[in-house]
Amino acid sequence: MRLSSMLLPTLRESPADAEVVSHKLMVRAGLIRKVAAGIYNLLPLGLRVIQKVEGIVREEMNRAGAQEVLMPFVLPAELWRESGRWDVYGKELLRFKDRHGRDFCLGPTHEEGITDMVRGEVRSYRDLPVNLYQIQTKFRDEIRPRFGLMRGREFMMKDAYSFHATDESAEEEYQNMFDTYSRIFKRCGLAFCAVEAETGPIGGSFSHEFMVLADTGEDAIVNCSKCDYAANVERAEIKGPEGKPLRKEKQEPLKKVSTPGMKSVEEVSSFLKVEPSRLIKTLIYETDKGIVAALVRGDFEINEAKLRRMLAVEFVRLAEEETIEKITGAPMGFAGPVGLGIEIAADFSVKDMENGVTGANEADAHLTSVNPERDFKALYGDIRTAVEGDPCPRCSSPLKLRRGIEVGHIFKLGTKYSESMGATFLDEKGKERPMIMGCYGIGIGRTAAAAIEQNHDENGIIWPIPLAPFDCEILPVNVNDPETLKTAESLYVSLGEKGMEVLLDDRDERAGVKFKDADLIGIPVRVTVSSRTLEEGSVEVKQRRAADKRLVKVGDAAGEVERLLKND
RNA sequence: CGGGGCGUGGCCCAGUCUGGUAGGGCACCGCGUUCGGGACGCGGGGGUCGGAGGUUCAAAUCCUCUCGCCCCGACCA
Repeated sequence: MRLSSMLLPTLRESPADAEVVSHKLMVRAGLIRKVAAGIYNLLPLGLRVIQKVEGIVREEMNRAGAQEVLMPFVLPAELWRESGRWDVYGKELLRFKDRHGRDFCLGPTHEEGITDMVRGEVRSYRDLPVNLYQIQTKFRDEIRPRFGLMRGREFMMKDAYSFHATDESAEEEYQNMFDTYSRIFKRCGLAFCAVEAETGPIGGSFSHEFMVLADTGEDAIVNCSKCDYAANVERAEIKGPEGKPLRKEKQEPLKKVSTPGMKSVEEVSSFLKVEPSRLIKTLIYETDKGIVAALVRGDFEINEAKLRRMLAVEFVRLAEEETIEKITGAPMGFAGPVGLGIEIAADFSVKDMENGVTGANEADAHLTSVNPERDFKALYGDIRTAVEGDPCPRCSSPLKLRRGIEVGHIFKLGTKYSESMGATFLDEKGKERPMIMGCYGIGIGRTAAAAIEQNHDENGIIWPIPLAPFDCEILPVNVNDPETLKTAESLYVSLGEKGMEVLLDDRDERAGVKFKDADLIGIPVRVTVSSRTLEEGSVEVKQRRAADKRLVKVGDAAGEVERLLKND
């Protein structure tokens, strides 16, 4: 490709609305342009990168035995009503009506679509298992899109769905996808780790997220400092205390103190001059089985997913202000477990607390010297979010906290969709059973963005070779020098003949401009051609990620470039 | 949805407080010089100052409404 004829608008300055490096560089290097919040044009260079990611994903999925299909982007509401998600998916599902007034939505994920496809075609255990995938545009009307391609509303996703006759088969495929994903992200040149994860609104029984490690990541993950345990903080288990609680302090009598206007943990702890870890935070939740109170030590956070599991309910959400006032008899901010007439779920962290502080269920008052068991009864469980230093659930070594970008997510779904949508098959005995499903997603654009987060310097992008839009760039320093141009052109041909994707910067620009642009767009290998080195029959070869350049005879240049690309 | 901020030529921004007929840098076009790390000179094109309404002799600037974008939060009482 000749740069002179390419739409490659590079920018000297970062756009004002970009926050993270990958977003800034993607715009500056002419890969993307914003059309609306969370919605982007992919320019030629950007599309090439996306296609590289797609290529790797496609190859590995095919190798793993999955088959590519393509479902529509626009889906009828009936499918979503069947699965029950039309009502629960929320505003992220962009809904609209066609000219006849029928309800449709833009697909944010395709469990419904694929289940519908498969139930119509697959009848027998002999047709199972099957794994179908697509690489397609998705739309999720995110509350707050940000960071360029990292969290867009419209984005490219590879989503795969597998159908099985048995649990064992489903788990085998889960492992197969786990291995496939590991290969994909490794081939993309990314440092990543797989962590245990929450299943969220997709549902299902267990899942792993593939996280590219980066400080700018939106997700927090923990991993064990000793063993190989790793999990999303939302998921990470925290073991409860064993045996009888330790009693170190003398239990003081319950006391009511005045705390005018002090609602938050910070306010109460600084007002009463006690550590936040001595407070018991009381949150009132509504669930499908009624209203409950959830307790956690003041310096920890309630984890709603864990709470939902512990209570064995469909949903939990914080109660409205009105409900809180009705239940506690006090304005928001003064709830406490003592004398509260509802079910109380408490985190293990509360169990051993002594002489703690809670709201008094009365305006502007708190209770001190609150002691669990003596002053209130609760059910205990692990319902808080893990923090740095918590013990590993496997080996008890301290957990480390890190940040990551979720680029892939695999789920074992079970029969959630096949049951609600009637995707059944006949087993060997002629008995009708729901298919067991798994689903497996990769964010294509996000993977490209994550690659930049991990591979850049102050001058621009440093593409891992497998994702680079071109393998090599030829940079004739002065295209008005006939000898320089001639050599560049002949190298362009010979590198191309070796099967490399070559970018020739044949623009009549000053050298500095070309060098700056070359660094910005980050092609892995650069060949600089100039009259200066041609005098001795050489050109200069440089890797984008390395500082050193070397002079190579013109005749050896193509081989040298090939060698660098292979050995990197 | 709540809080904050920003909308001025393709991009980055000044001008707004204190109203007086729109400006710089980059990019773009022409000519010349220059030519291995974002050159220089001269000349040039391009702006409903996000939109609507209002105040005023006069509005980018003040007032009202509205749209868009960005950041923080949106569950921790």
